[in-house]
Amino acid sequence: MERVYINTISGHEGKEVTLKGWLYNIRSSGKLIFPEFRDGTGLIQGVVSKNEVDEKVWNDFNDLTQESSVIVTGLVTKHPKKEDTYEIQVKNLEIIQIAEPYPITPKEHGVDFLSDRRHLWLRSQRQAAILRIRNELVQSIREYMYNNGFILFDTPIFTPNACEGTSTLFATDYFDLGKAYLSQSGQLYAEAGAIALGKVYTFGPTFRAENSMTRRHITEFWMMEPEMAYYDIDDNMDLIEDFLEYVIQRVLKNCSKELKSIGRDTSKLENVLKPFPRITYEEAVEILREKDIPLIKKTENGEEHIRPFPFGEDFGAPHEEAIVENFNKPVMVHRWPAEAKAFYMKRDPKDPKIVLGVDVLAPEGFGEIIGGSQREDNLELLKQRIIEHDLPIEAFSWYIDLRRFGSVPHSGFGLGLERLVSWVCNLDHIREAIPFPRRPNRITP
RNA sequence: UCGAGGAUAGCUCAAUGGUGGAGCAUUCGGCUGUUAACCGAAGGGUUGGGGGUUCGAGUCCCCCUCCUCGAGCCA
Repeated sequence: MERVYINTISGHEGKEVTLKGWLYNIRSSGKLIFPEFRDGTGLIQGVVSKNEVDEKVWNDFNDLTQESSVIVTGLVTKHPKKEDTYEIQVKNLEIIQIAEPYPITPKEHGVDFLSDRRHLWLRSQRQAAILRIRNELVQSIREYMYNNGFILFDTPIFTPNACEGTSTLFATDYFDLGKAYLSQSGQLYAEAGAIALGKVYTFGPTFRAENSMTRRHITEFWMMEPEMAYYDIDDNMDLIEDFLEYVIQRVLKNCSKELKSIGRDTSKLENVLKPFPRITYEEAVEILREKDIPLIKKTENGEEHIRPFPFGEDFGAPHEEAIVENFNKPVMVHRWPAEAKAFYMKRDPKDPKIVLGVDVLAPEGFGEIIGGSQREDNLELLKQRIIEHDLPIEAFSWYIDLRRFGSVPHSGFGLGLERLVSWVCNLDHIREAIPFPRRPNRITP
């Protein structure tokens, strides 16, 4: 008997096949049982008729519990009521294991209950669909990079110091060498790679020990960071645009079934085509002033609302939202005030208070999915910035070397994978975008 | 870290300071086209922990623990 997967079942109509999987749900009606099977590729309903199977098979079905592992054999037929749906007329059943009472029922559950059982929650159709979409996104990112001449350049996870110095780092003991920190970005190393290989990208886990308890943050997440020699900020934005269009259009094409099953309105994603709006920070501030969105500052006795929005301040969630709602595509906000950004960003030659950085804000309130910049390539200016930011200059000696030996203009950006997944899937919370999320208050399972 | 809300059956939630309930899940019974199937029955509780007010506390007050949402930080 041929073993088939549920997602290819339509090609086996009228044939007897074997499915290896699990019991997803079961309903019965007197002398008929409707078991629903899953096998990791999809769901299919079985039909068991008491008059047409051995008594043992009938009795075995009555013993089955949710998530019991089973191998079933039967005839593939069209569903009598539903279009494009198939059923299996069960003839035989082999029980691999009777599952203990399964905690996740077809009814509603709270997020904490499900998170405690993440290892089981992953079996639900919605979670499985999200992870298939994640897989497609990762694959398309890698293919875009490969097809466009980027070299995969893996950067270390144990690092001796902070990349930007601002974010909190996870510390570990590293033999006799003192503390090592888990990487919060591969960028500085990728810059060395870009000078060596032209165009590179790093794609790996990153760690931020920030106590951020929002729907957009996890402490361990995957980041893809391309870095390109002889790219200025505008080349960088051209790349971001081309890259995002490719990835989104491809996931729409290859994951239409999964996107539909999680109820994603794909019309908003279909719109993600070049060109994307590019606005300067200054223009973004104009939008905020027109909409009368204030800067909210915390003071000793509550908060202070400052309007009009002052030039030079960084944006918070309400500001990003107000800017994004003017457009129906990702928005690239570029040329930021220097004090709001990292030390390695190159200053705008036209205005030393401005850096050549770019943030990409996703539509529908998903916030910053990409942050990038042209890097400071001048030896003296870079040293000066490191000192200004109060960073230990010895630790950056190898990084500074890149400006001593054949320095060139170069740029890059960082893409947060889980934020991309959240946006594509329209998730309420980033915790569903990764198999086992790590948050400040959760490290299990 | 700050602000707001919450913790009651295995799960999701009700309960005016006065005998703690329902749906689902589980067990048993019924039903030949069910779709979070349906119908009937049964079992299931130290109301997160500690203290206080009261004749009487799931309910009011204080402390603690944990969770959720929002803010900040960022991808």
